[in-house]
Parts: sequence; structure tokens; C-alpha cells
Amino acid sequence: MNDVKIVFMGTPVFGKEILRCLVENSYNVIAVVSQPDKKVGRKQIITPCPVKEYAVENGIEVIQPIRIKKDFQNIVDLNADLIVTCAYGQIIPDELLKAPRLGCINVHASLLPKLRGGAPIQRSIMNGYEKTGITIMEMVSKMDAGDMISQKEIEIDINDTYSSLHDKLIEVATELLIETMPSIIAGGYNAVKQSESEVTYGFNITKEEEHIDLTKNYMQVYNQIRGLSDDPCCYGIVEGKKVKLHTVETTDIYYEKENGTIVFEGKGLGLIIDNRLLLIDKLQCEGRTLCDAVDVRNGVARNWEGKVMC
RNA sequence: CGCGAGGUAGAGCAGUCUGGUAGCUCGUCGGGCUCAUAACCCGGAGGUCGGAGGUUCAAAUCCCCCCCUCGCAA
Repeated sequence: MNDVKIVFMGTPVFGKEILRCLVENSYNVIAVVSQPDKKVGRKQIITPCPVKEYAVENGIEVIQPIRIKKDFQNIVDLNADLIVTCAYGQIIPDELLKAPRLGCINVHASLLPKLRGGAPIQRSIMNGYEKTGITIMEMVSKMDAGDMISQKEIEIDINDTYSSLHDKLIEVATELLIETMPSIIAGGYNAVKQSESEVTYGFNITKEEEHIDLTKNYMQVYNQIRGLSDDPCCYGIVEGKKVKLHTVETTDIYYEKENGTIVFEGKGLGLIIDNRLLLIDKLQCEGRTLCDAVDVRNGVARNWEGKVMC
């Protein structure tokens, strides 16, 4: 398999693990394409993305076009046999898609045609799905619309969060990739068209969607919170300050109270949605560190009993 | 030099404006009550108040510098 020259394109941790999978299984990754280094955090420190970091550690050439739409010729010139992408972050121009002999494939974290787009993992939880998975497909100019080569399902546990599901899907993705790569290289697979009538989208999460939506029902709110945990996290406003809800659990305890009312439950904190108690385990108040609900109640939230989150 | 909040006992916080005995809730340890308890009562231990310098009779508190954390913005 060393004779097949592969270019990998990806950016975040998910992509890094796919790249690692290729490298550790002795595939010949001749170069990596990533988003440009970005200024990160309050101090605006320029930080390389995880994929670049891994590539550099392993002595693989890294290319970081600012706008790949125009700036792709140097990638074509690598004369790769196959391009593997996973969470790269830019639309890849048709000329580049056509360049490799074996084409371009993408590892996508949903059961296509469901949840095309950039945030399939979060959306699968926020939409209340009971299963999701990984799809490996051919790339076409329309995002995530190519014919499907292979697919693997996974159940979403009621306690899964974005980060726990993210980690599980990495496992599934690497397994599926190992299974699928030989047939891609050999060219002997049957690609399946996506059923256009079943297409749904899972676009990136907007700022507004991180704000707790109290017009939704109990389970929808629960799904919103766990679908966004631990990052970027769902938040509500209490006494004018942002409160991030990191970890919550459902209960069968009922109260007749206004939506969003905060109650003292046991030694910790609870939130009333649809007259039903949502137990808060970990949260973070603006300007403060992440901590257990018990601690927050002992300090910042001493007088929160009966206050309403909005 | 982007804007803002914060660093006080093992944890989470109040006190700082208006300088003058180091406080609260939880935890912990000991005792009591109880069939029993994460409940309740009594008692104890535990802090160079992020660090250096300055003002002052006196600094957690005022002034200056540095370090670290978090929210926003990107």
C-alpha cells in the first residue's frame, strides 16, 4: 500500500485521529492540508491545529492555503493518487477533486444522507436521534452529497454528550476507514447514491443556538445541553450573568413552577423545565471556574432559590 | 498593548468602595441526639488573603509592577 500516495486534509482533533489511523496503518501520507494557524484565546496566541501538530511531529509536509478555492495548484502538483478528507473546513474546488487518480473521499460523522454539514455530531444529539454513525463517501462539489462507499452505525446513549459521542465516533471512524481503504485503493466497491428525499442538514452551531431555549420541551432542552457539552456549552442567563450548563441529568421529580426556575435540590441545584426537574451536576458561572453544583450553591448561587434562568 | 470579571482555610464564596480582632456555606475531625441517616445540635482543626515593591502608627482593603484563571470578542 506504500505505493499509493495519499494527501490528507483535515483540521481538528477528529481529523487528527483519522490522519493518525492512516499513518499508523502504514499508508503513505505524502502531505497534509490544514486550515491556517489561528490566533487563539484571550492572548491571541497563534496556534497550529491538531492535524498540523500531528503532521509536524511525524515529519509530514503541511500545506495551509488561506483560500483553497483559488490556491490549490500546489496540491494538485503533489500528484497524489488519493485524497482523504475529514473535517477540513473549506470547500474543495472541483479542479482539485478531479485531480487524484483514485479520487477524493471524505469521512463524515453521520449516517448520510442525514446531517450533511459541519456539525453532525452535535446535531445528532440535539435532534434527539437514537443512532448515528460514520459514512465514508466519494466527494462531489456539493457538500457531503457524494455516493456512499461504506457506513457504520452506532447507538447514541441517553447519557452521551457531544464530547463522549465525538470520542466514540472516532473509534468507529478509524475502524471503518481501515475496513474501507483496501477497496478504495483496489477500486472494487459499489458506491450507493444518497436518497435525496431523506437529506437533512447539520450546519455549524450558531451563537444563538448555544443559548438555552426554554420554549422547547424537557427532553429537547436536555438534548440541547448535552449536545453542546463540554464545548462550546449551552448557557442561560441568571441575574444578568452567563451560566454555562456543563453536565445535567434528567429526573422524575415534578414541581409546579415557571420554566427556567432554579431550585435547591438535595445539596445541589436543579432547573425546572415543563414542571419537571433537570438536575445540574456541573456548571460554570461567568468569570469563574467550572465546578460542581454543590460548590456553586455554597457560594455564588446562595440566593438563587426561585430565581429564573432565561 | 482588544473589552470585562476574578485569585481570601481542602472546595465554593463574602469582606476591598468607607484601611483598624479573618468571616459564611460545604467538607473534614471529635462529641451529642436518633432504630437510623446524606438530617439535626455542640465543639475543634485548618489561611504567609496569588507574588514583589510602595504609602501608613496600621494594608485582604489604597498606589505601582508581575504571574495565573475565567467570560466576551476574534
